[in-house]
Amino acid sequence: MTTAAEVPTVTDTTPVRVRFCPSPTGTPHVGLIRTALFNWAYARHTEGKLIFRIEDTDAARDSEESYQQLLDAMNWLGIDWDEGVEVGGPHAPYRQSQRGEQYRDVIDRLLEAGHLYESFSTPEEVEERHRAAGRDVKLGYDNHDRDLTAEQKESFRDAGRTAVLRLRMPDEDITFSDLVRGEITFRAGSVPDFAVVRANGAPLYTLVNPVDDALMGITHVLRGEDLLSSTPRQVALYRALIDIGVARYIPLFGHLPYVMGQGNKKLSKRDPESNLFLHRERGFIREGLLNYLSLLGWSLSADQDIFSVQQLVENFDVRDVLPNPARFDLKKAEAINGTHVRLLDPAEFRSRLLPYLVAADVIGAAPTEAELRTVAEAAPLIQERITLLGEAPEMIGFLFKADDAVDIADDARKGLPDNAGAVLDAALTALEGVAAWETDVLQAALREALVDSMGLKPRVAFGPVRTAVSGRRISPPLFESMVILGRKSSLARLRALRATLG
RNA sequence: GCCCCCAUCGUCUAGCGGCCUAGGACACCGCCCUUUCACGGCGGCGGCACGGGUUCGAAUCCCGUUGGGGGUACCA
Repeated sequence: MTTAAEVPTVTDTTPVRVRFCPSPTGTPHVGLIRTALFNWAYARHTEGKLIFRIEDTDAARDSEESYQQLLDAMNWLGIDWDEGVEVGGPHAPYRQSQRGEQYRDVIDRLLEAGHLYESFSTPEEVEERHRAAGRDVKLGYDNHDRDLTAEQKESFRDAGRTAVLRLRMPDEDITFSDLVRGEITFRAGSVPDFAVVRANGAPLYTLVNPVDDALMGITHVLRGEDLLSSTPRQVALYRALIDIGVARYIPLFGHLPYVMGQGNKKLSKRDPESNLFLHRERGFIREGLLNYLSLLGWSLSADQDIFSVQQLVENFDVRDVLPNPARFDLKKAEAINGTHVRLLDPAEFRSRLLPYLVAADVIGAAPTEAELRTVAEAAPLIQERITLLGEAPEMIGFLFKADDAVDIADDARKGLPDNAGAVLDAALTALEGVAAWETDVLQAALREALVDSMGLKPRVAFGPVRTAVSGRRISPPLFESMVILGRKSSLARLRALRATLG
């Protein structure tokens, strides 16, 4: 058996090979994506390789739909990989459900070398033995079958019983240096021999994860903190793999902190905030979400929260990741997203808006020339006003409606001042006589008629006009909106609202 | 129970023994700008969990306590 002292490991000069290896169960979780992001950033920062592997060893829970969603998520965010599913590579296949042969071979060799042994004990029997000995039943497996004789095994088999395969844990402390937490030691005897192959012969995660990491030459295992306690088992397995020549070295481990939800709980898959696609549907842009996710456990500098993916790659080192859990703060995520929205090139912003306008039926799936022109005119008006792209339809939807289809929101109607009728009459009179339908001219005319002549505060003066034109209490800048709508539509809308008032 | 991890403003963080009467961001509260809402600007509120050490000196190092979290599967 290879002992701790002689185990080869990864050095600073070993070319980096990291991996992202999700199980395709459910919808992508932001915590999972943060893990993918950090692995990717580290690979790109070190000019190493990112391997994308799928751990679908649980047929009962895995789904093809989930796999497709994973691909969708990675593509949307621009997290690309060098080897793995879809793109292939020297260690294909990259879906564990297709790697049975590789595992069979490793299992045979491990068994032959004595690292694995057959265990016939059922969970009930283990528990019963603990109870009989006055020990806590939650102690787990008791290594009872370690030294079964050939005769004993034979009699179990004759009785029709099947065995799982367990790894013989070394009787010594297991220490490793975690990239984010420093040195961690698990006391000898605190980790029982664990199952690596089911009784039906199907290998478990406990085996295939380290085996694939070894086979694929992974140098840095960056994963969630929830897997920290399984690390001593993996280190032990790795030593066995080195012993039989399957692994060349033990990778470095880095356990990333949890992404928390409300209270002191890990952000659950049931929690809508954990759903990556829900954020996308609401209008997060990749730049904003990636920036925010990076901030969960890492920071660029003392006084700069806003940065690009490129800056992340240039500066990211997993050793700088904080070990303590971070709460997913939607408000801050949105604020950061808003900043990135404003940073978008105007033409880019405009095109990113289209899918949201289509989804909300503001424009057609195949937008007309006129619709696109209006979007182009309206986009600059809202780019600094929204934090999520999904806010756009509500904000500029009125520009795409027929004049007789403008709905007046309840709060807008309630907010109309008592003299709204008089205000609209005056506005109509002023606007009908306007020479040019331009922002400055409209503003001057309305200000003269309503503010100067009637002595109204700008707020009450323009409010009714705003409501008539947009149907909303809050809207993009009024005069600019009226210019986009044009003289005919604007006046028609003013008359329409006027007609509904006494 | 046992094993392991974590601990700076409400939240995310800077801090890696003296630059800290602890800096930034989000949130919140004022004020300014202003055609609404935003954006932007200015200001305010607010934190080193506790107790021992080590040291001339501790948010920073060590130990303990407390409080959180995870694991203890023929799930991953």
